Amino acid sequence: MAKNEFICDCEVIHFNVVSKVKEKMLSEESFMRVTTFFKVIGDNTRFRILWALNQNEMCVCDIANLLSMTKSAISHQLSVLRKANLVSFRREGKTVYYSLADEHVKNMLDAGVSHIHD
Amino acid sequence: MAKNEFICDCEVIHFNVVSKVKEKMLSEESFMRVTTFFKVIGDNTRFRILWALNQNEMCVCDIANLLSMTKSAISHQLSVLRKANLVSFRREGKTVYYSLADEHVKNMLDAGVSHIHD
DNA sequence: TTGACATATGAATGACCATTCAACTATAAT
DNA sequence: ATTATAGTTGAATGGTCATTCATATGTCAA
Repeated sequence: MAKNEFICDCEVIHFNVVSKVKEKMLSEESFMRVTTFFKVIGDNTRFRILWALNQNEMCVCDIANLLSMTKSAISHQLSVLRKANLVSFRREGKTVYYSLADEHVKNMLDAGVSHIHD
Repeated sequence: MAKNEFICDCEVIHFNVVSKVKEKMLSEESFMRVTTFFKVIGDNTRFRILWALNQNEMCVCDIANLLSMTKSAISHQLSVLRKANLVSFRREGKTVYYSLADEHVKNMLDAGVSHIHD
């Protein structure tokens, strides 16, 4: 790796540190996937939906009532959660029941909450 | 709790479920704090900064070079990370060295990365 | 005390995105 | 078939925020 590989508005101060760290960086795709994941659960409405679903399977109307929001707003956010594979759902007649996709999601919610309770 | 406590554009379908879940919801402040935390680490630039600092303490110039960004952009994001207590720093002459605030932050980064590697 | 460099910061800009609104599909009951 | 309710979805809007630009501060060397 040549020094001029670094392009920004200043000189590298600690070349060996930057070189070493650069090797430990992940692929841009990995960074995108992980930050997208955190971004999805980093929205107040979406987090509360997930938190609610962690307590019990719920339909769209129930979630809307719980959070005092419109069905449309909830449905839009559920679609974001679906695309991120954080929720699963089943239809029963007119009603669609949503639940958490897996334990992994639940663990992340809990980890976040325990983080702020230090 | 009365049924008309729920105000939205539809009827509650499963009253007991909503009631039960409502009791398990956290305070609005708790939700704000946890979602703010996830939002902070859910930005690509900030996550990459944290990931780099997890490998080694670094100064602003080094981070700017590593990520091919301006010192100003990095400094702004470091200020966000400082306010969120995710990084600590020490000054040595003209140079300011940043590092991860604690193990807890590191664990969360790792948890996120292992989540996407399923 | 002047210059050089590392970093910080305020204001402006542009992109992204949560919610709203309106229209739509799906299912069931009469 | 018609009506009613649950849910979805596309477009528009308004607010948030990452980056840029210009400027300021802090530290050191000459």
